[in-house]
Amino acid sequence: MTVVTEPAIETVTIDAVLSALADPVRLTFVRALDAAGDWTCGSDVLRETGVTIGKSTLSHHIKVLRDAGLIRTRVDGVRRLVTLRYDEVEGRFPGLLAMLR
Amino acid sequence: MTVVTEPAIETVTIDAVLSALADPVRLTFVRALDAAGDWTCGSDVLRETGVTIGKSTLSHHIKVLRDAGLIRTRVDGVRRLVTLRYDEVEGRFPGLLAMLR
DNA sequence: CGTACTGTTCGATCCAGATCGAACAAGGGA
DNA sequence: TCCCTTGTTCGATCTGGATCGAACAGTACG
Repeated sequence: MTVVTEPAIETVTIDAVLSALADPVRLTFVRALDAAGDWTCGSDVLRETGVTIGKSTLSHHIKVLRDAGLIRTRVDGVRRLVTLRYDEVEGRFPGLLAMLR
Repeated sequence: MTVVTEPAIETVTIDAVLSALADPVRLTFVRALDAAGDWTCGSDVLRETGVTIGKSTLSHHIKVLRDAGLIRTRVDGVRRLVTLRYDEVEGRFPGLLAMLR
């Protein structure tokens, strides 16, 4: 539990990425993380985006984005910090993240 | 009915495109149309991709892709020919179609 | 004209996934 | 040691969208 892993970027498929980005809530999160450009606390993402969902739903979306290979999670005490895997995603799917802005 | 219109490329949003491409059947169709590179009959798309769905479902997917701005439909007698709006989509979302291959 | 073929539309069904709440885990601070 | 906060997990619920079949529309062809 204390370690949160994400898939290697080579194993990330565009199919999974598209499925992950098809949800409006997750798309909002990715845009916010892109704008933040830094490690961000999960609850801060909610606050900054104004999205109102339960914390279990937030946890679900974070997991989907992580499993799709788009974000990375780091444990920081009681918090989970997340960040967009910008360089890796850009390297694998050039231009994708720019399209979302 | 005899005229089938698609949205102007400037009005196409990445959100709608992502939603359209999130479905595996539609993703298969887009890849097939990309490979074909030409006007293709709807039933031919089914035959070439090996996808087995009813014709009403096919009609639904074609409409979703058209409304999302990804394909264009042309009436040819009793048939409806479809084609990928390659140049326009490439112009609006550079690199997107290449990611799907 | 009638038949065959392609596709649309409509209503119904079904299901994957979004959502929630409760219970639980774990760390930080008084 | 409590208690508060953050987040996960699990079960249940709900809903949007994929799917189908039947009916219909339009065209080509005999």
